Amino acid sequence: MAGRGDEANETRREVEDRFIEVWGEISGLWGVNKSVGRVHAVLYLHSGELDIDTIAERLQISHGNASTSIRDLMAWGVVRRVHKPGDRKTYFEAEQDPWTWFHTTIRERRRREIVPVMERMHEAAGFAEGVAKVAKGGEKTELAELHKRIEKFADFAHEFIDLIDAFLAMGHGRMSKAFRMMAKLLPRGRE
Amino acid sequence: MAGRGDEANETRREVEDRFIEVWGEISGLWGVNKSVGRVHAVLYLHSGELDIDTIAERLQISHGNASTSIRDLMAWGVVRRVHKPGDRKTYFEAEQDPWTWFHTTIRERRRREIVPVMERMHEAAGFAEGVAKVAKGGEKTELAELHKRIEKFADFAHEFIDLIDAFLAMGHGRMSKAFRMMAKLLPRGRE
DNA sequence: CTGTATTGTCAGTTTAGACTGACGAAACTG
DNA sequence: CAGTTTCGTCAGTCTAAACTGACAATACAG
Repeated sequence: MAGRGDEANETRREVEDRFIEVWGEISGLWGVNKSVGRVHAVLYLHSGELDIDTIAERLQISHGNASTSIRDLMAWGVVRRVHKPGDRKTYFEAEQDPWTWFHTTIRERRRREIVPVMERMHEAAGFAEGVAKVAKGGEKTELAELHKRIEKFADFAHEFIDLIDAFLAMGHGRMSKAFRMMAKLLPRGRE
Repeated sequence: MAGRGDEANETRREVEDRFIEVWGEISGLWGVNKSVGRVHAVLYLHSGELDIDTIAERLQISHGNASTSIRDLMAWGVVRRVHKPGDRKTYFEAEQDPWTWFHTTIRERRRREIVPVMERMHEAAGFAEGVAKVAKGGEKTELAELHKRIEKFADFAHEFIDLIDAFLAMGHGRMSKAFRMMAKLLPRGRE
């Protein structure tokens, strides 16, 4: 009977592996380390049941790597520590609703990446404007043109961040409704 | 008077550098090589005026790197070759409207990255479903639960791709109007 | 409070991906 | 169509990021 159990575990493992691998790829596309993505995936599938060494063993990665990946995931706000009474180990729990997880990730990205880089973009535009203002003659025309191009991109960047904010301001219900509406509004633009 | 000219060129160079550097960072965040982003930036600022060696010299990178970066940008559909009559060199021209550029990039990403990975995600969900269907007893329950979690994520993925499609189906005018509407709809969710 | 199980950190190593530069192909000129 | 300039490619090198594993810190049981 042990044979039957092993076989079943192997099946389960293969099912999990496929999902974990795809999630790892998505993470890569999303600018997140593949290992971090895989740890997130395995936590999602076994939420609240896994400790660090089990994760490391499951994914064939080092204990240190698993620990660091979890630290990242907690910093992104998509994984939490869980303690079980009478058990010394720390278990980890992943957010179970993908939309909530997505929302959290976008909010965090906005804070730590998008806003800072947009500020620098606006600084660059401001500098270009200032320089153009004090220039004379042909210089002035040339620098004004340069400023115009930079400003155009900065405006786009501003609109982009507004879009992110609109996304964040909506709860999932309204959001997905709005998107579905938008999707139906026009024929698909598939290639 | 040569002194004055050099000084002016230096100013211009500094203005450009700030913009180019920020664009490089944005590219990094966006999952595109920084060098590719910098080449794109310098092309945007001097659209149609630059050949490969000038770009390489301007950014202090090798000729080969500049060439490869431009190939990438052309594959993304945001840069085109331009020939000038009576000139042996090939010049390159960047799309001047950031929204058009953004739209093109999203479409390309959808095609080459998002769709393939989503297909694999649905395959994984299908496999999980099949396996759960043939299992017996306790196995069945366990695998059904596993399938449910994978399916939940696959559904999210599907909604996500619908959102991308809605975005692509709209022209910039309607899109930016819709976003502005959405942005005004609710108070800002800034941190 | 002590001993032990567990998690966290980080210097050193490995790996994946970017960059260079030399070479061959292509394109234009005269 | 020969000569020359410019462009594209890719094997080898380099760099930045990921990963390991040994040690330090922590937290809990008894």
